[in-house]
Amino acid sequence: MQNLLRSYHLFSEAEIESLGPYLRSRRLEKGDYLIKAGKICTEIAFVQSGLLRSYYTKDDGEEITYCFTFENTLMTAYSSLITGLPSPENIQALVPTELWVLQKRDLEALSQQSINWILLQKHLAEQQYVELEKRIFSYQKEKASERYRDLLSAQPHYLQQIPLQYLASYLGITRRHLSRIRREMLERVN
Amino acid sequence: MQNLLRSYHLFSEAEIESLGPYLRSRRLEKGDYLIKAGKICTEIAFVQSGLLRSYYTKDDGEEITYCFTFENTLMTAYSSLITGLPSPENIQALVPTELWVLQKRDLEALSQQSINWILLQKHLAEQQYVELEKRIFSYQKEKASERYRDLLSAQPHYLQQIPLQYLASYLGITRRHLSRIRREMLERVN
DNA sequence: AATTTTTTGGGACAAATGTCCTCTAAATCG
DNA sequence: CGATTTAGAGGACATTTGTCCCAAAAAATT
Repeated sequence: MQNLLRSYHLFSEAEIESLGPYLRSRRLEKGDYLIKAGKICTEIAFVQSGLLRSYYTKDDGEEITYCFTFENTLMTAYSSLITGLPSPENIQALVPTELWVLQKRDLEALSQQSINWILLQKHLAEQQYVELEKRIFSYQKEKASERYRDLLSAQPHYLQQIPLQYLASYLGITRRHLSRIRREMLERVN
Repeated sequence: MQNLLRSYHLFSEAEIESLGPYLRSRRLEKGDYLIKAGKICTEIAFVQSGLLRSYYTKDDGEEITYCFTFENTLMTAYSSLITGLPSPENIQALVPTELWVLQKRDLEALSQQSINWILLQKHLAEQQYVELEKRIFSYQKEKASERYRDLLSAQPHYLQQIPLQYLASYLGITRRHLSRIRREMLERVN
């Protein structure tokens, strides 16, 4: 996590050290939850190793994958963390996963000490926004097969670990349709 | 704009006053642009009255509406403002529109004077994120007719001013399909 | 290792959505 | 005001995507 913080060029080495006492190490086994829908999210996790999936549930009970989080990035039920409202998302480990967890209240305490922690939060929110804007664009202008193709080229090897049914709902389509898309891509190669 | 700032409960009255000298009033006639794609966005606009539309262009030349901005809210080519990269979006007035425009560099100067301007930016980024998350959810789990219905109930009267073709691409569908959806809604009423 | 559960691929058919085009109404412009 | 452009509805047909289903393969469990 410290390396991630360094990469933002916001913090002194002392500030980065000062974070240490607030980080709690946590291990999730496959299938364990970081947060369940309906709870209010009060923490931010850094994925040291492993893979997380966020999903929510439609009225009819169908699970829809909102996003994945790979190694060396941050994960939280962001809208709940921001608004203080119950999380619509469940966050679950797809494989055994090692985390460093920071409590929101501790981040707020750090923010009293140095403005840089506020700048970090501003930066992260902006980054997240830019990501989602790209995703909106892809829903508006691409068909499912193109979105899948983009995803494959953006996240080549991580995707191997993700069951196809999760990828399908992430793309906004059914398993059946993703299966068809994959078949068509194979045929094009031959 | 001052009323909008007050609503965040971040600023003293003096701070709100201090913004005044940096705001430039601007009027856009119908069809005029606030920013064109390819330019780097360096300003934030408050819509005093009127209506803006942001859109980008597909490779085949088709225009896709990204969002609308109504009265008493802020508008900017946000991803470009954040990243400093050329904007993918065009922002255009759909009707005669009165704006207050703040330069990014002036906001940065204000941010040197009071941390509250940074907190404002953090807050705005977070708000934007929450909006987009909702929109992603709707693309993933709703069909076009449901997205249209939601839009109608969220923005009842503003929508009257917006040509249907713009609504269609905002929803991620064609004009033809939106026409069908509207017809079906009428039939259900009768 | 055997059993059970989950995941995947795909057939058959249905529904949603797109493409192309035409006609009419409405808005814009000279 | 008349001429021209733009927006909207919708027919006919094509493509994309969904639903329901089943069987094989893979993974998890006992």
